[in-house]
Amino acid sequence: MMDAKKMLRAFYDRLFEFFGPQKWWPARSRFEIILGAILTQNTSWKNVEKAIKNLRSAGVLDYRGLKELSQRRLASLIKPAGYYNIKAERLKNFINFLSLEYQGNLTKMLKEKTLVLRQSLLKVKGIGKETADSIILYAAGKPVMVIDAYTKRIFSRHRLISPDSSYDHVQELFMDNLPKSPIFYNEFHALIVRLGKEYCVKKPRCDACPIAALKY
DNA sequence: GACCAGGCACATC
DNA sequence: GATGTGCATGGT
Repeated sequence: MMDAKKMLRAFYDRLFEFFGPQKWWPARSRFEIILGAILTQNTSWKNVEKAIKNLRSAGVLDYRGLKELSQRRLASLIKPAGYYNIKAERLKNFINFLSLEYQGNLTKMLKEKTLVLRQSLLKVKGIGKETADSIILYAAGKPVMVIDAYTKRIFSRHRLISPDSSYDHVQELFMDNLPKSPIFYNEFHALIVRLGKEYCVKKPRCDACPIAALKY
């Protein structure tokens, strides 16, 4: 096998060539990106869209709106996204964190140094590594690679990582071998999700997969 | 009706 | 540190 740098580069180039730029994250504001990151935990994006739409219709798609909203009412609005009781609690946990640490000022929060922000977010109950990294990359625009189920599935099927590799291990593979650019990580992760959704689901379509014939 | 989807916390070993 | 379980809706 080629070295990791060339392999990852070939992978990325092929995906970009095939799918083109993805223009991520699909949201209208940085605040909405964060809500989406929590709501999409182990959940299809289609269902998250319905939940976001409900929040928008209710006029609570901002810090103030969610802060005023009762957890009970919040849970009923996000029902389509599944796990609605737990997710309502997680959203409230984040709102409380933003309130206590940054007086509700999102811009202030996102200006933190990457590692400081990551450590802080990981202390919020309901925000794990992937959600924290999604917020840091897509809302704050800082260079962190997001590792999700698609990333692990695709790269383990190609025998480039072990199926039970840890989050940290896979993240290091990417970040130690690619330019530390938020624009690049943004596009790569979005392309991986696109490939995962369309070709590398649990019943894969390897015959038509754009990287099936890729040499690396 | 089974299976799956852009995780996470918690219990247990 | 690794492994197992609950959380829940909507689409295939």
